[in-house]
Amino acid sequence: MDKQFESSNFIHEEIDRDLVKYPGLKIHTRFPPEPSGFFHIGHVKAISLNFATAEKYGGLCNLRMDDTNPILEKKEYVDAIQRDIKWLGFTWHERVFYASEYFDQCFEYALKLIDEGNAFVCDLNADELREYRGTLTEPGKNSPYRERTPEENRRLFLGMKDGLYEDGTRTLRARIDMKSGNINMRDPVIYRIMHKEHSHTGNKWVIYPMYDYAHPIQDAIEGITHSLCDVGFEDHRPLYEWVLEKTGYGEFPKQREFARLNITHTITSKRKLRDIVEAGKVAGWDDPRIPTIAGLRRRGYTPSSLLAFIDKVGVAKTYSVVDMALLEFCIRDELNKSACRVMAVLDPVKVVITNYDAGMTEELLAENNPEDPEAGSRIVPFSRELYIERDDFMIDPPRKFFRLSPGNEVRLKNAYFITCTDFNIDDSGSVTEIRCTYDPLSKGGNSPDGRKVKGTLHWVSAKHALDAEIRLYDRLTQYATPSEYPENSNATDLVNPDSLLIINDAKLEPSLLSAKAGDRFQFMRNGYFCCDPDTKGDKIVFNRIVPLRDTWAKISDNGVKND
RNA sequence: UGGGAUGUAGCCAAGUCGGUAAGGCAACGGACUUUGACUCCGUCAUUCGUAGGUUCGAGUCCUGCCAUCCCAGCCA
Repeated sequence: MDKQFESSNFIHEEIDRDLVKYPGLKIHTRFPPEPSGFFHIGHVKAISLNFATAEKYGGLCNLRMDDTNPILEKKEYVDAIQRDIKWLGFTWHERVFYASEYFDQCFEYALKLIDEGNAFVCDLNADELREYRGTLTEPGKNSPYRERTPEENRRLFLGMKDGLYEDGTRTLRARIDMKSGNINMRDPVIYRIMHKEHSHTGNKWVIYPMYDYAHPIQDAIEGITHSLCDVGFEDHRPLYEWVLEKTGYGEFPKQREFARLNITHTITSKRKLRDIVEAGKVAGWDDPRIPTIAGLRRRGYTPSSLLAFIDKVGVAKTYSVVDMALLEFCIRDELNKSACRVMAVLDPVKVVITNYDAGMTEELLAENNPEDPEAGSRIVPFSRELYIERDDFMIDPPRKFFRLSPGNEVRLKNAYFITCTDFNIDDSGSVTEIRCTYDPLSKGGNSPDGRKVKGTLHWVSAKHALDAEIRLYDRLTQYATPSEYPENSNATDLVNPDSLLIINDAKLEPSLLSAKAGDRFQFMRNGYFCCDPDTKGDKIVFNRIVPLRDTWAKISDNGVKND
């Protein structure tokens, strides 16, 4: 973690100034998720910013379950949240806070607001409240209950607390300014009546504080110095500061806002993701196509690659959509250094080495990772019948194709030079078998006479091959950004129908027999793959994390085939 | 005639007191290569939303304009 998030940003710069002004100030942040859903990549940015900022300044970050609304929060999410943060590598030192633990103080402060004429009990119902609030361009009107005396307000508020009134019949409102251009300041509701059991406080309360009122108080009580949230709360800052002022707090905590994370070709809206999952368009909250932390984890992304990504994106206030290519770069960059290379043929076609002994098997040495000598080497069996990638053979190749074709010689990685002498096709014209001869002197992949070949292919010995299911994932949505979404589309329409392609008959080299769920490899010339938890007994399943960069695909797509 | 925020390359994003546009991704050339991968080298903003102004000098200061995003939950 120490290397992560070294880069500075406008928030760190402000903290640096705060530190000059208040030497010895203990920087204290907080991460306040509402336990009402699963985390996605957007949360990683908030988690990273809050925890890494505290770490950078030698302070602490409080994990705080923001449970002020009992109808939304569920206990099961509390565990998922902790698991995800831990997986990312951050620690809250076993200090888990709950917003609900401050309900007593929130209540006391509400009494103080009432006594000082800064809050009143309002009998308007929801519809009336909306009417009185005004619109974006017209000011609101004062509630007819706005001038109640502190004594009456206190009596009524105590009555609310004691459960004397029905849900929705009364609220406690801050007494600020109905004419404010900022709608959040038009006497916002700070307490509502909800006869609902709370997952943490049980039946102790029937009134619950609103986020805007409770949050600054929680921050203040915990000694938070910097309360970082997304720009959606920028308009709420005056209210945050109003609450702190009226309850008697000073310059800290201070709320600062940063832009939320958006990525091309995927969806980071909590609501849209839920729609997609509930409609069964993906297999669940951990489907490797969706950018939930659980999904990314199952896809094969590492915590460090996610954090590296967040760091490269930076922190600013501008609305932005980051190119998915950057996320892919981060995982490739990491796995290039750490993943062992293995050979796997995804779309197999048989090759017969006609001058190779039918009963013979050779054990060839293969380097595990050219980027890491420490990774050592392994044995790969070679025999007369092999599989290669269907794409690696063409009957009538274009000029720049330097893989296998009739009469052409290529190298089999770690094995021999082979030359195609013949091939068979079926009625539909597709190749059923390729026949080659090999050069026995080229064992290991070099010819003693020094002749060169332009192509090197990966391969798997047919009789030693492992059968496997491979899941090829592609972008969740074909639309790069929300601005490209079709008019009136719902979330389920956005899912790319080709986002998952399942291959049932892939052939793997036998060393992969020992692969366990979560293990990551580079399937040479194909991409990075992660062993899926569905792998059980003799069923082997791999997920493609990301393909390798493919320059040839670009060249051939540009029409070289017609040369 | 509401309020708030933001505009620097295809995408992110640095740009301190005004001193002559960092870095990353992508893209494009080339070298290397037993992965068409990796690595390496090179190219990629006469211009900072726009129009004026101040100044020897403006992305940075001033004024006007334009564009985009957010806000009318008893959600967070």
